[in-house]
Amino acid sequence: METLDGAPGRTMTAAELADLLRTAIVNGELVPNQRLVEADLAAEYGASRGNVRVALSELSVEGLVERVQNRGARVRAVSVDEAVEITEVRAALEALCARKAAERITADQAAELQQLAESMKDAVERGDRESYSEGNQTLHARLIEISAQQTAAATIQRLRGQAVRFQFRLARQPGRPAVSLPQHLAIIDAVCAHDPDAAAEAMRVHLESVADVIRSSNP
Amino acid sequence: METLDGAPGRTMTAAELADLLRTAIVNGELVPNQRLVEADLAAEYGASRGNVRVALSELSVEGLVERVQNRGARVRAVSVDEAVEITEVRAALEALCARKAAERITADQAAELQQLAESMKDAVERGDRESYSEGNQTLHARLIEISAQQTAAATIQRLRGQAVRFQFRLARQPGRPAVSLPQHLAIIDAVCAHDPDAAAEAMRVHLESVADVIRSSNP
DNA sequence: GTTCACTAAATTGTTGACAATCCCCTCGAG
DNA sequence: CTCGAGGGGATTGTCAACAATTTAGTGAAC
Repeated sequence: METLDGAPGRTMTAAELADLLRTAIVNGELVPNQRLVEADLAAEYGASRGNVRVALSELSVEGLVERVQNRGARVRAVSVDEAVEITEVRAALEALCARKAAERITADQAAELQQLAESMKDAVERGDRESYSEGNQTLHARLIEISAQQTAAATIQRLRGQAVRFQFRLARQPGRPAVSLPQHLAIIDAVCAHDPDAAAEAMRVHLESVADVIRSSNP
Repeated sequence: METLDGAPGRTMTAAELADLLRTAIVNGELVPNQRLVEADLAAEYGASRGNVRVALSELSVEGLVERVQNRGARVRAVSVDEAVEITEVRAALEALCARKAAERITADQAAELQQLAESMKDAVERGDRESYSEGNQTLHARLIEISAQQTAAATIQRLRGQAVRFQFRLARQPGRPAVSLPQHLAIIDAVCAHDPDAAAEAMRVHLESVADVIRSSNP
């Protein structure tokens, strides 16, 4: 392997390396159970082995890689059961964010969300999967942003990184938008109506249904 | 400083060192904002500086220490706002666990919880703070255990480590048991009655009230 | 008296070499 | 043919020395 140094010239710091490996794992460039040999990574990314070591340790804490004593690191493969658990935790956390968002949302932000609702409705009517999926993502992201909950946001992001593989397969499932669109609209309605309890419950129900789909995707 | 090696003879591995530092921070032996000089730690614990480095990186990901480029690591000081956020996330997660516990609890486990309820009532009547606080902790721990949610459990534990300092000061607050005891009893009742929604809501209300106390503890 | 440049100490970041461990493969005995 | 012992190669774990950076303190110029 050649040293395909992303940052030109300079040697790579441990944090940068961790970022690169993280995105590589999340994007699926590094597949589950793939071995991560320290020397190889050091050569490939042009970093010292010590830094590779630190980066792998950090990713191990984040749950993206698995390390075993004297046997090296590999990309962690999350089971269906784990993916369900992760989605349920996300349900609880995003419900919290929806609750806070309902408390804090401004008129401008509400108008923006309602516009997004229209856009998602259109996408479903047109059968535009791509656009709908995009709207889905911005909705979740926007609600987390409005909630202004740093701790919850960080935790959600970490968990999402572990389960992207499952989210991914789910988005393209036929008939899924018909189920999830009403849920999304209910969330938007509750948040815009400044109804924290309803917003939290709607979000929780939505993500629990996602968890159900994942649960039944592998018996 | 002398090398007060906890594990005798053998040199300390990075994971062991991380564990030691974690408990030291959580127990308050290392106070917030205290500098963590790599060489000093290496000498004190009898580990190599490389391992100290890895351990600090891991603890940094866990949110217990703060690292800045070229300026070293220090014990992270969590603000009141952060402690409130952390408690709110815990509220969401423990509510999830309470919900799952209500779904899964067996008759034996229910009997055990009800016995714990009696014990906590007695403790409050006797004015036995210590015993009540202990019951409180075992209640939360037991519910998490019964819920069998690995992901949620791990996340809760990580967050608890960051906020122990606040939990701690709160336990000894006068008049607190009078407020929290009914909440605890409500949780136990709902879980034992196999009522997931009520259990989740009771737990959420309980920890939100804890968050309120923390919020008002520093204006 | 204040400000700026400069030096020196302390500390982190980085590297390469060395030791320990594990896995796989071969080989021989039963 | 199966099983266990042993060796070789690959990989991780450990260490100590070196380079780079930051911080604090000193002194001279204005």
